[in-house]
Amino acid sequence: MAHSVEIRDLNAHVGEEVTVTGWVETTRAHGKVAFAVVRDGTGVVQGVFLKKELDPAVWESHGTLTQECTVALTGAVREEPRAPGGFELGVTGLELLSPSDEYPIQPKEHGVDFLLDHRHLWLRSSQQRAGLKVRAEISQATHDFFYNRGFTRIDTPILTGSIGEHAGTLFETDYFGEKAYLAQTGQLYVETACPAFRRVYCFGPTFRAEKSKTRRHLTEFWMVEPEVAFADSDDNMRLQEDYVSYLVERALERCGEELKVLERDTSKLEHVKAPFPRISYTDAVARLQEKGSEVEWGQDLGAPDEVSLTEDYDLPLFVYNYPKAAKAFYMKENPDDPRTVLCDDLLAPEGYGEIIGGSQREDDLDRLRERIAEEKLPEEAYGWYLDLRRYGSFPHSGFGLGIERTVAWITGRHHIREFIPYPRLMNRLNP
RNA sequence: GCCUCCUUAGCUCAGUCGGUUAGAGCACCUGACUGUUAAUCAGGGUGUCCCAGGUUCGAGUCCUGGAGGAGGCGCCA
Repeated sequence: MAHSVEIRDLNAHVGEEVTVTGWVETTRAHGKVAFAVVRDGTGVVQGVFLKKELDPAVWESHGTLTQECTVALTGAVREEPRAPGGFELGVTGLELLSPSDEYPIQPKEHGVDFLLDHRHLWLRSSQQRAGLKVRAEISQATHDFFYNRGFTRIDTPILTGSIGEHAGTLFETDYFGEKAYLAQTGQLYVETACPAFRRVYCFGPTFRAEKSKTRRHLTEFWMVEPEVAFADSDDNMRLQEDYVSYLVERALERCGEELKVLERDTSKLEHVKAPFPRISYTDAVARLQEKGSEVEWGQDLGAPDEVSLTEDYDLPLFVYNYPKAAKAFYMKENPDDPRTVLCDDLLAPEGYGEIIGGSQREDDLDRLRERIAEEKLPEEAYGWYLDLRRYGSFPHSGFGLGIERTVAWITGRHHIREFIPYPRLMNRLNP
């Protein structure tokens, strides 16, 4: 019995007879020679069946292989430039471990609805594997970046009794007779950990009951939310550009194969390095008006406005200090222009839109209470959040980065639904 | 919530002016072929034309209502 190896390690076994276990992607037969491409989760390898060299039972068994059946394939490893992956097996033995009949997903175009209905199988497809691999790398890079900068990871609750930013977009559930909500942000909790650890971040799923039907929205998405004590809005933007630059660098360094599978033009990523350009909201409105937009000072920028602004740059663009009315209650008023708050959005290039929203937080108790009242939010739900301003308040800043949007931009793909294993959309809860 | 479009074979789609028996490719099965890369060639059958009404001699096609889906806007990350 040949020894079992993983496909990614085949280069260390050239000339040996080995066994690979995995799933058959495709087969091709040509009379006296036949092929089977097997995926084992670490790579793909082609097995070559030669009629004149094989036990007739093994030769016949090639005909029983179907798409996605499970096999143990034994053969001699050799280098072969024509083979996908660069190596192939000269097959000597084949064991069918489990059959697979009428696999629904074919190597051709399918509709989105069909693919999402079969998401549990779609995950096996090469571009989906590549996209989720990049997501996993970005996720790991996030932990590495913040760990290396002395941040402490704080896991914030998903079930909460208090409201996040906007009462209208919460998923409500029953909690032993009380109302509970799925967290739409970890920020308020992560802020409370600042006096304990100074630099903290959370990274987990967040939930928004927004009836949004766009390529940029999920009802369940993963967000990275750092928070730093004694950091102002300017420090905050510097952290953001360092972090995003690091994510791009890691993807280029470690996901070259995946980006190739996804047909990403990586030349558009190679120069993405800090510092990123910055424009104030007020200047952005003036520029948009010059370009013919009908936006007026005080309105939030729409998606077409954001795209229009980023067209002038090949780097992510900060737009900072938005009008107070367009932003959340916890953002700190700008002392130089009280109509605005100390905040920033980071807009990704190539039309991908907002990947970060950040701000310096309001650290003055009375002003924060005023803002809660103005927004008609229930103050009693924020008691513990207000305590943070009662017991040793301090300037602090933070931001939230949407992982799926960031991965969609880095991979250059159209829709963020491909970058979470099981996307939750307005009208999709299964599988 | 608003705007636009779509729904025909397992999948992706075509179907003319409303016309008599509903079309293709892929998938699947059979055969040929010693280097394929979504192989190629020959043969094989598959339909609740999304649902319910209506108009008509006749509806996949036109009308009304409903359901499901896609793209965009708003909102946001």
